[in-house]
Amino acid sequence: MKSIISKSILIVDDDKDILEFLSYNIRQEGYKVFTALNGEEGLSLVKKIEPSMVLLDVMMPVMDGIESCREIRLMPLSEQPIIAILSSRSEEYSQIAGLEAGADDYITKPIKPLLLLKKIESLFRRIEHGKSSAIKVSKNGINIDRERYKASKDGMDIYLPKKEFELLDLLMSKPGKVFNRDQIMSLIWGDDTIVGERTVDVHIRKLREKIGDNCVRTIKGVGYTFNDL
Amino acid sequence: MKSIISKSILIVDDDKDILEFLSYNIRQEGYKVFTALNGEEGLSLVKKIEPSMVLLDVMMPVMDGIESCREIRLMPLSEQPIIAILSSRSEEYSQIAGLEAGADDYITKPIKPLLLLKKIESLFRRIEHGKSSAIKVSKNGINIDRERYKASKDGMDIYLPKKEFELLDLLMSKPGKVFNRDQIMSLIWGDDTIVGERTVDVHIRKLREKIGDNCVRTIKGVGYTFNDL
DNA sequence: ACATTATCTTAATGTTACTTTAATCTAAAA
DNA sequence: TTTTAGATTAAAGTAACATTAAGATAATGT
Repeated sequence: MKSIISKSILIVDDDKDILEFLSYNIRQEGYKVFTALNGEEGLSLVKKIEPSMVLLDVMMPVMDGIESCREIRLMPLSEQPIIAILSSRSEEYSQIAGLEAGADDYITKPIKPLLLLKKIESLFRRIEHGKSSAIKVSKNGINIDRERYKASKDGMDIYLPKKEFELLDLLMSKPGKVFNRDQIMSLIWGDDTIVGERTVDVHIRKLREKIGDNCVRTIKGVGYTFNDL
Repeated sequence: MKSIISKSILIVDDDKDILEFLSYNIRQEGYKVFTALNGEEGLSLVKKIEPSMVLLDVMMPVMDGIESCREIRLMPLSEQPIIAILSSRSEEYSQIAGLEAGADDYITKPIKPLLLLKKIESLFRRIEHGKSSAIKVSKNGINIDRERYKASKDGMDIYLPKKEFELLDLLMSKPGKVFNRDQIMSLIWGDDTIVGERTVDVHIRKLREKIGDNCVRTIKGVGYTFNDL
């Protein structure tokens, strides 16, 4: 399963302690590790070594992580690296900003080594297969964050209740695909719980109320679909 | 209705009891059953036997169900199997993740034999019916997308009501073939619903209005056909 | 443990879009 | 010409969804 050629990871953070801590742990796993102390230094290293993955701290002097991420995405590399943003819980906003700047995922500080390594691994898998992350961005300005049960529209956070969130998540899992009532019921309520016919409608309505009417389209006699415009 | 050649189903689960329980029940129904104890073993079996359906448990050592599903979808098989994910209620999220990874459905544990068999059957029907790929292309610049209940003419999207869509879908299923009224009625309205003589005509007209007159040709005294030019 | 709030579900009613009917018109074949 | 099969149209019928409010349930805070 593991590739023979060890993948290279570039870590960019202005805190030397964190840098060393991360380097040590990641190197242990057999990855080739490079480090940089700020965004600019990071950029030139990316150009030089073309790493498979870049871990970018948000708060940095000279050039912050978001900006660096954006720059990297504009580089004419043979292959774009996987980018993960490092940020503390208090900087939640930066995560979405990061994603919009082209990051693949984010990692919250304080960083637990085991969790980090699992995340790195899963990121390599996920991205290699061109598949989704915990955070998803649609073309309607709507993103969802499964870890937080939260959606956001045009940068504004919307905290959705469980059922509404699951509904949105489901519809967004295949934008354009029409899900019929049975499928929705079966996927969100389960096969054994029996709820009335109108329950789905009501939840759709609540969703539309919050994320806007034009996001979910009704196909009469068939079901609902997420408008991918 | 049932095919002579029994369809093969591969079950992948790390719990031997569940494996046996499922095998027994499914085998009873006349399906050919294969089993694997983890994702990797499952993958190699898929490659070898090319089953019609794969039931994948989410929680498994070595390689979980979602990951396995993703891998299967990347395989260059002569025909992709139907994939259903098995998960317990507590792992709700994996269901949607599964869909994104390319699964067709999921089944919740604890598994009730009758429900399972009904689901397997309906899956075979659903997928087989909608098979020959969800997207079809004709030579008239018209394509239909069953997953989205949408047709398009020369790149322009046309959203058709249910009956009209089904009618178009039917005619396009064998371009050039002439369907007579009885066939159309029986295939789209069903044998039990009785509707008047002119109903089909009206729907044909609405269709022509939307996709253009030259697409559906009338064969007087016989029926209608899709013009394959 | 209680009160409070939020979320979920139901049910009754309103609305709309789709479906069907039926009456009339047109064109091709006998 | 007469007959037959289909085209056309508008209006009536119906099924499916939207909306609302209110009651049930679950989650949360005090």
